Amino acid sequence: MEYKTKQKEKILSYLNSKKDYVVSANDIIKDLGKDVSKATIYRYLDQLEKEEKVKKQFNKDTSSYEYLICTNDNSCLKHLHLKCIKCGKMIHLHCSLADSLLSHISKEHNFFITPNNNTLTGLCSSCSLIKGEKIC
Amino acid sequence: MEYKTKQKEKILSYLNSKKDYVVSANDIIKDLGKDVSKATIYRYLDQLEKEEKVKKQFNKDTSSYEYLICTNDNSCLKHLHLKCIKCGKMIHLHCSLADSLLSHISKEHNFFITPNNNTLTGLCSSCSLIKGEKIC
DNA sequence: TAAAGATTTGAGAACGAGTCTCAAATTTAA
DNA sequence: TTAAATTTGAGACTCGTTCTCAAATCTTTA
Repeated sequence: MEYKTKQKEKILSYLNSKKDYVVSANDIIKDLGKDVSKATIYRYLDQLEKEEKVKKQFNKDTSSYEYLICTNDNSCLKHLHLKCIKCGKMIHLHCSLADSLLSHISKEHNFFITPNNNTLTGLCSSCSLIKGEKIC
Repeated sequence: MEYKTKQKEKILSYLNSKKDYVVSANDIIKDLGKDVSKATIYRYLDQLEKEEKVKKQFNKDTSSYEYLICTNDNSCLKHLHLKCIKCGKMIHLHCSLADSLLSHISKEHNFFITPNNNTLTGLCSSCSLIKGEKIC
């Protein structure tokens, strides 16, 4: 049976306050470290990931994991994501063309993508602008 | 100016002998460690990645990076990849539907995917079979 | 082919994200 | 309120990767 604690609540509401943006364990430690220990933060993040309440992915630039609170409907496990390498924004790719690519790949390429954990990276619309002009 | 050395040649030919399969730094250390130091292996792998001769990606299961020698034409920078989480095989996704998804995402979703570094993971055709039956 | 300058190598120390340990603290049910 | 169950935190620890710098190797020049 799971017990409620102040620490877990703080971590969860922190994640909720950053909805749509990835955060690292260090971000959380930096902001909650006075109240919650490192061990608890890592422990609870792992638990949330197992419960599929949080998406965990590795960021090459920082060489560490980053976390995103999932939408309530759990559909995060079924669609692809786009992550902006500049601002960290995560976009849930609700897109029929993407969905049909997934089924095409399994049917025609005989490869079975597990959508969970699959995130494509690039630049979001705001970050692809430099002084008002597209760089892409 | 870059100097040729025995160590670099050994690392390169090792990578070439594993074409189509990802290898970790530890794989290389295990097999070449008698002849080439850890420092040189990591150093040269990073250099190869910068020169875009090698693709470097993080493997969550082993918590370490893995490397794949790129095809000569450098088209690895332009297409997506599929990686089997079971056998490590990498597949270059030459697929017009995938290409059109990339352009669709940039045009309709205003998101600019950088194909390099973007690998979707799942099970390849052989690994999705258990005793002759598909598990997907 | 020798000498000088440029680059690379290797041993091992150092780094840092993440994990582990276990006694103390907190939560819950009775 | 008590006892059992669970969670927490300080700090030691792990291990992949990076760093350091003197010694070794490579390349060019004479």
